[in-house]
Amino acid sequence: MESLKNHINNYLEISETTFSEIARFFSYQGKKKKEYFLREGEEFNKMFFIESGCVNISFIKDNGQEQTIDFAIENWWTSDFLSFSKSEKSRFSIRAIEDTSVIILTKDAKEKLLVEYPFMETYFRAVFEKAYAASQNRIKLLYELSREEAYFHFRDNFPEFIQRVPQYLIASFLGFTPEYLSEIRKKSIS
Amino acid sequence: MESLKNHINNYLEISETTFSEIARFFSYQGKKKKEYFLREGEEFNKMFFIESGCVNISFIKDNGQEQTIDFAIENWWTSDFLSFSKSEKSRFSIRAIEDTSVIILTKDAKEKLLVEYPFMETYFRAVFEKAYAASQNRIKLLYELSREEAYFHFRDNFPEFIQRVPQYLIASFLGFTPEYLSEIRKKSIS
DNA sequence: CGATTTTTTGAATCATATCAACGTACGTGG
DNA sequence: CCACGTACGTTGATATGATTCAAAAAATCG
Repeated sequence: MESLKNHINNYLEISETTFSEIARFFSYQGKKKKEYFLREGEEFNKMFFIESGCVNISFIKDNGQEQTIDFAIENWWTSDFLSFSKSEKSRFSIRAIEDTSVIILTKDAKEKLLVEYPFMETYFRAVFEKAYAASQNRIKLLYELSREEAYFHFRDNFPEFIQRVPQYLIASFLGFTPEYLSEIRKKSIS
Repeated sequence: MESLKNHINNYLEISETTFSEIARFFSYQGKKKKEYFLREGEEFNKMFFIESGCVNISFIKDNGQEQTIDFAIENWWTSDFLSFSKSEKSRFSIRAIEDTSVIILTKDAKEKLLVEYPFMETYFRAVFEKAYAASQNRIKLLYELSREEAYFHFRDNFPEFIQRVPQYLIASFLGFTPEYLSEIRKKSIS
């Protein structure tokens, strides 16, 4: 839980003792590369804090293809937050791209945690505020950039993903086909 | 401030007395239709709670066109949250689509409010959590729907906007040209 | 009512998708 | 540790959804 404690410490001071008290609200799960943490349509009601590894969040489109909407790596919280808040079945799958271990906070545990340790409201307020700001920025980029520009932006701003994530998932995340990504790369290499 | 008090009451119990204590952290601003609350590039560091009316959030693209990325109406918080969190110049403009009045919370006031009245962390945690969930859902829709489907989805799910917002802004928000929206409408009416 | 803003039309063009086929690489069992 | 099979990446031809531009028509505002 070291990584989570450090993450909380970015936003507020938390002592060893206090952290060990709240540790009981969390649990662990690990998956090998390509295994699913969650499949679309399942009951879920959890948030994941990625301790190590990398996952993609995706859904199946009408045409049967898997659409990746997000990646999450170390020190990011991820979930299907709409179904989390409404306690509905998940609309997304979450799948390990590498061997991955996560810290789980269930909806119940979260609610109890926040009642018993109100200072954790500050932490989650900050986490969600930051996530929302990032999401608003991402929406801006979706409008601003052509698909080709989006690839260059992604490559330049998140180089580690280019290493860690297969091309067809990057293409999906960027909203185009693997074939088109191939074409962009061909042009830009030569 | 009645509308804000009611909004807070959706998430936690707040007494008249307590609310009147925190009211000093907020201020008001009103604008007529088509006036700007904020122009891209200005210092901002505020969050707006829309009390009445409707605004659009937009930026100028490379080609010089105004790109609307969001609307906000009564009882929604809005801002450029990335520049808000980093205290940078705004990357967006905010403009009244109708005569609009907003409740302002500056970054300074927000920080003081949260220190002095920690229960407000719960309110903002809930606000940002909900906003992030909605944003994640919107990103899903951006991937899931064709532009034509996006229009029908918007029309069916937010009918009041079709009334209140001119077509060229809806087209911009949905990510296509007014001409194309016109074409979709022609097809679907006949 | 005239002036301006918004919406519609149609033709030409462009960015990206689709499909099918081929090349490459990588992991898994023998 | 090699070989094979499956998964991934590339190529080229064709198709399509959406844009651009210019102009006309309709709606709104002072």
